[in-house]
This record gives sequence, C-alpha cells and structure tokens, in this order.
Amino acid sequence: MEVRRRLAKQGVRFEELPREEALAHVERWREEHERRIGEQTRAGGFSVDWSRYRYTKDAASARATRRAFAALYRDGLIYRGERMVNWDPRLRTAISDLEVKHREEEATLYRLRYAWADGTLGGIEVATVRPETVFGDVAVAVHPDDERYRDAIGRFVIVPLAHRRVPVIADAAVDPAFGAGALKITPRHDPTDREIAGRHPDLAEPTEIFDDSARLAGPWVPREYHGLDREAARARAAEELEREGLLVRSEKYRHSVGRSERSDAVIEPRLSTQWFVRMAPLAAPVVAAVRAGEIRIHPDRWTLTFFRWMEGIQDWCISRQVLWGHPVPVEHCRACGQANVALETVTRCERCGSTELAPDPDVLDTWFTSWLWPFAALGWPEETADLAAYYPTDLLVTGRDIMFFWVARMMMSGFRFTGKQPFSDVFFTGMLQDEAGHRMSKHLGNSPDPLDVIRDRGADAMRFALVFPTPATEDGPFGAAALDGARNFLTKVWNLARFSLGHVPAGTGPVAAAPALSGASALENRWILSRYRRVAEEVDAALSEFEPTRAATALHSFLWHDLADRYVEISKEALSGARGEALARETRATLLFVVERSLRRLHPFAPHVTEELWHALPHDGELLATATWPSPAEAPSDPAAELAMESVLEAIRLLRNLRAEEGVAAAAVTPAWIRPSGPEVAWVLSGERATIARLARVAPLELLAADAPTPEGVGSRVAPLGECYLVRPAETPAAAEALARERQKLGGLLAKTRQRLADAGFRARAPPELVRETEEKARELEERIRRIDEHMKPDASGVTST
RNA sequence: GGGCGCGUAGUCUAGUGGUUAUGACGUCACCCUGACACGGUGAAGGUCGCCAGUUCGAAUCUGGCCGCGCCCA
Repeated sequence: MEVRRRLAKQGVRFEELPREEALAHVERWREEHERRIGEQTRAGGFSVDWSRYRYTKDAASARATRRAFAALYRDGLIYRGERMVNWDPRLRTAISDLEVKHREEEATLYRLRYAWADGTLGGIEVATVRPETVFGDVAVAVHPDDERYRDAIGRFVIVPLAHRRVPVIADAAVDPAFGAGALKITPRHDPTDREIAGRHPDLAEPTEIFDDSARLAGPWVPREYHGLDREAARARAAEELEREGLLVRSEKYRHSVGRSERSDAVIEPRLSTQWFVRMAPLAAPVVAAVRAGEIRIHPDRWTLTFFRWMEGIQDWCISRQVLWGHPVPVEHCRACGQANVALETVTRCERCGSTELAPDPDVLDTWFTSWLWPFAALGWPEETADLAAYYPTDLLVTGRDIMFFWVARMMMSGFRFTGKQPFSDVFFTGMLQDEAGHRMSKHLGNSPDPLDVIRDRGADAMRFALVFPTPATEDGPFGAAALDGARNFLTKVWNLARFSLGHVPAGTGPVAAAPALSGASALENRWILSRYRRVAEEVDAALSEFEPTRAATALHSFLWHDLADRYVEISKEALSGARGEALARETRATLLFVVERSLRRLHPFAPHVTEELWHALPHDGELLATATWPSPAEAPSDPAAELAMESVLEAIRLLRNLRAEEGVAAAAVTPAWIRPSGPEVAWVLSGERATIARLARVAPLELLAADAPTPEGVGSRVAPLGECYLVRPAETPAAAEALARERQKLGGLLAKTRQRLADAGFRARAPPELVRETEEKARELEERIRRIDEHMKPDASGVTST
C-alpha cells in the first residue's frame, strides 16, 4: 500500500507496471525500511542478537512456510474452496476477516417495489442500501410467520431494472421488523443471502455481477451498467428506479460498513475460490494451555478477550491475489485437476503422472509466514542447535493490536508444528497516542520517527517515556511532555552521579558490599540504605510481575526525591568532613553504594546513561549491561531509622512552610523553636537538631519542654509532630490565613471522627483496635485544635500586644 | 447488534472495605544556595461520572443510568 501511494504521487499506477518492475519497487521499499528499522533498533539501545537476524522472505523462511503448508494440507487442515470472502476491490485480492474494519457510516436506505409477475397490481416492498445489486437477485425472502406475506410465499415478482422473474420464499432468518419485512436475496454478494439461498436449492444459480475491481459486469447486468463502479451504479439505479416509479422512497440510514484495513476500500463480499486453514482444531490446545496457566497473558484482563476470539474462531483465508509474497506451494495438474503440494519442485502429477502442471496463481497471507516465527527463526524445520537451545522461548512483548493477527496464531502454530507452546508469557503494550489523544498510525502520519526523538531527547529519554508516567500497558499520550519529563529525570540522575563522583577519593575500589553500619552511624545513612532496600525489592517485584511502570515509578521517586533532594542535601555536611573523618568516610561509602546499585537497577530503562556513569564510578567488569543484578538484601532493612527520618523531614517541612508563610526571605536565617508532642519525637529531633536547622535555614533551633513558655513575637504552626515557632520579620496575612485554613480542615476531620465514634454500630462491629485508634485520633485532633485556637486569639503568643 | 473495559484535581495516573486519596506534568509564589534553573523550596487545586443498594463504615463491593474507548459481527 505504501509503495502504491508513493508511486501514485508520481502519477504511476502500481497495477499497470510490468510485474518485474512492480516487484523491484516493492523490493527497494523493503530494503529502505529494513535499513531504517535496523537503525532505529540500534539507536534505541535494544539488546538484539544481530547474528541471528532473519527476514521472513528469505530462503529458510520460504522452506518453513512450504513445510507448514504441506503439513496442514496433509492433515486436512488446509482446503481450497469457493467461499464467501472479503474482497478488496482496490487491491484486487481476498483478505482475512481480521483485516476488515467495521465502522458506522451514513448511507441511504432505498425502498424498492418488486412488482407481481402475474401483472396483479402492487407488489412487495424491499429495503436495501445497495440497489445496484438487484442484478444479482434470485429471490425475495420473507419471514414464514409474517402475516403480511402469508399469501405471497410461492408467488413470483419481477426484479426491478433486471426484469427477471424470481420467487418469493420464506426463511426464518429474515427480520420482519427491518424495512417492510422483505429481503432481496443476492447470494453472491451477501453472506446472509448466501446462507438463505443455500436452504432453497431450487433457486436459480446466480452469476457474478462485479469484476475484480467491483465494477458491474456479467451476463445478468444490462450493457449500460457495465464498467460502472458501485457508487456510480447505485446512483444510476436509484435514478432509473425513480423514473420507473419503483422507488417507493429513500431515507438516511446509519449502518456498519466493512472497509479494508490496508486500502480503506469498502469490502465487497464475494464468492471466490481461495485457500483456507481450519482453525478450530488448531485453537483447542492453545485455549487449554492458557486456561491451565501454561501461557500467561499480561495484563491478564486481555485473557478474556483472547478466549472470546479463540472460541468463536473462523477459518482463515490465507490466499492473496497480490504480487508480493510466498507463493501457494501447489502445482495444479492440467490433466486430472489434482493439487500437488510442493515441498520442492514438482515435475509430474502425483496422481496421474502428467507433466502438464500449472502453479497456483496465488500467494500466501504474510501472517502465514509470521505465525511460524518463534521456531522458524531458529531454523525449523531443520532440527538446529538453536532450536534445541532457545525453543520454547519465554517472553513475547508486543502490541495489543496484533493479538489475533500474530500472537494467537503463533501459539496455534507452536503447538501444531513443535508440540510445544512458543512462549510462556505474553506482555501486551498499549497503543501510543499523540498529545491530542489520537492513536498513532501510519495513516494519520502522527507517529514521530524514533531517530528524530533520539536525536532531540536521547534514546534513554525515549525508552523511559514509554513506561513513565503513562503505564506501558495503557493507551496513552507519547509526546513532548513525557519526553521532557524523562530527559529531565535522566539529567537529574546524571548530575546526581556527577556530585557523587566528586566524593569518591582516588583509589576507591569497586563497590563490593553495603557499608557496615553501627549504632554510632548517622541516621541519614541508615535511612537511605533501608530506603534503597525497600525500593530494590519493589523494583524486583514489579518486574517479575510484568509491571515495568511500577518499577520505573519507584526508581524515579527514589532517585529524585529520596536520594537527590533529601539524602544528598542532608549529607553535604558530613561529606565536607565537618562532622569528623569517620562519618565522612561512612557517608561517602553509603552514597557510592546507593548510587552505584541504583544505576544498576535503572539500567534496563536507561542503558546508555547508566552505562556511561557506571564506567566513571569505581567498577568491576566490562559492562554494566552484563553485570549482575544485585540482591536487595545487600542493604539492611531499618524501619526504626525510616520512622525517625520521617519526623526529621516533617520538622524541616514545617519550618520551611512557616518561613514561607511568615515571609522570611529565602536567604535569611532566623531563630526557631519546636515543642515536640512527645518524648520519642523529642529524642529524635534533639539528635538531628543540626540537620534540621541547616536544611530549614534556622538558627538557633531550640527544643522546648512541654511546659516551657512560648517565645514572643513568633509565628507558629501546629502539627502531629508538635508546635513550631519562628521569629517573624513582619506581619503577614498569609500566616493567619494558613492557620485558619488548618483550623477549618481539622475541625471537619474532628467532626467526622466524632460522628463515627458516636455510632453505636461502629463501636459494636468495627475491630476494637480500630475503635481505639479512632478515639486516639479524636483526642489528638482536639489537642491540636485547642492549640491553634490559642494561637489565633489576638492576645496570645504575642501575635499582637494590647 | 453482541462482548469487554474504563470514568479519581486542567491533563495523565496510584489506590480492590477504615488513608488528612498517591505521584507526575501543568499552574501560582519565592529562590541562579559551590551536582543539577532540564533545578530547589513552598503553595493552590478533587462532591473519586450520576442514582440506588450491601455494610457500623464505600473511590474500593452489587445493580441501574449517563459518558467514553476497544474488540467482534
């Protein structure tokens, strides 16, 4: 189709080119794309075994394709026959059901009168959107129980325009509610009509009324209609019907129209001789394997869709009337008609010995080769070492749009030809959309060239943007916003590593293990190691559960917020040596460990950046790409440190918040006080007083006893942690507003909590522990509100003096 | 027409019975502090589509409705 379009731009019609020239155009196009896709794959940093590069139209693929065809034919699973197929009149080939896309479209519903053949007045009214097909009519059908037509059954009518006499027949498939309840029967161009005609063997054998391009033709079609396409013929028929008074009326009508996925031409259902694969026997073992959990589909919600299709599977039309493709490997005997299936070249008919053989004119659907991929790419049907070593494979990652075209069929062929499942897990990605929310497609031309994306933002940014923030399994926007976010994140990682490198003393060896911490170790070091372990576990769990986005999200949040924003800022003091050489050493080791191990875990998402950084750090081995995946258990889990650090971070946040509200200049350092809400908090805060003061830019920072008087001339904040006070430079309404907002929020919460406690049902049925917790929460809220009220009183805390 | 799925701040998104509803982008304010302005700090922003039901308690479970998407005919 692409070649066709390109040639059309130069004013050349593909169909009119000599065969060899047309093939050369396709081949040239193929080579260009092969090269481009190769470049894209390399630039994207995909770990591909190029030594096993294969093309589905090379000699080995041809051999596999022939072999598969022959085996299925021998087993009676391939047959040739005249069936109703989807005919693409633009490409002039049959296509499979999957290549037909149905869409609601606007049309005109014509009501035609079929006059009685015996000359009686009146007739039968038939509704159709395709009046041009009257030439192929062989009957008019009504529902057997339809009162209106009881007497009509068995009588004859005259087909309008065609002037042929056809019977009125009864068939239960007719919908009495549609139109006037009578259906024209055109067996060669409508699957339902064909079924109905099949049940009435005495009807005339219809002739074809369209040629390959769906232009009217054939003995039943009047001369003046010959050569008209469907649209033109329809217009002409409507006009002529109107003139003859046979058009009762016409109305607007929406109905579903099938179009060719490739050419967008309206499909013409057409009776034609094609090759088919019987699918039901092939589907059975696949359904069983998926049901038994031997093949798993991720995300598993698609399993249902998969089953539905598999269980209603139709035979697959595999022959195509196009130039490009593997030929149907059959030689037809001119003498006896035998179809000789050819694994190699056949010279005489296997039945009658005649040497008068004609090759089958058709080629195979490209999927008939692709469905063999998992084993054919490894050398099947030869019993190669690769096949023994790598088959069955484990994971297939692909787009959901080819679930049926490719994935389901690979499973079927796998069981059929190798007796084994081709893979154990299938991961379906969503379909990318542009930023306006339109699905990316060649047709819309809204998909960026990966090479452009890589040039602008980098291959790693492209990769990361594919999994973050929109889940890889969902349809979602892929554009500047996601790419910028990914690039910014990777820049952050780059700078983080650069900072860490500045603290690696010369001669530092590779990171063999997590630094051994002791009771004297810094809280931030215990904390970040414990956080790293948690995140490493989360990443591993997410990956093993086929949730790459969960893993990427965990790494994003850890590297940026925990490691860069918090840990690095807190550790700068220790790294400077200001807190002693022992602590500096421990902190350097911790930083290096966490950064190095995080890079390893980020590597699959951003191979280039992490590889580059890893080489700059002390390391062991040739490549990060082939380095081991470290165990999360290298780092100690330390819940106490995590809990304590939460209080420290909360204190910093409260003080910063207070600064902003009170209008303290960003660069100013101001005295502050914290009155902790309890002894545990007090203990933690006193240990980390210097850190809190430094990050919140306050000094001096004093901890107040519960009963100590409140300092004067300060702004304040009440939180679960305790109360914070800060010297304010000037009156700001922002602080008062913030306090009022907080008071209101807590008031609402308290009301809700009290209401719950007042509910007898809650006390009776909720777990006792929950009741206790709720009571505790109510008390805490009351206390906080009381304190806020105290602060809000104009004469309290020296806010204003009277 | 049948089936499947989804509706959570402007946008994307986490969250399968008790949370002060998660995060990212965007927005606003302040800040070029010696890794990073592709940055830092703080803030604002949500009747978890609507209506019933189950439950002591629902974003979460059930039913109906509305809207959207996909697959199949």
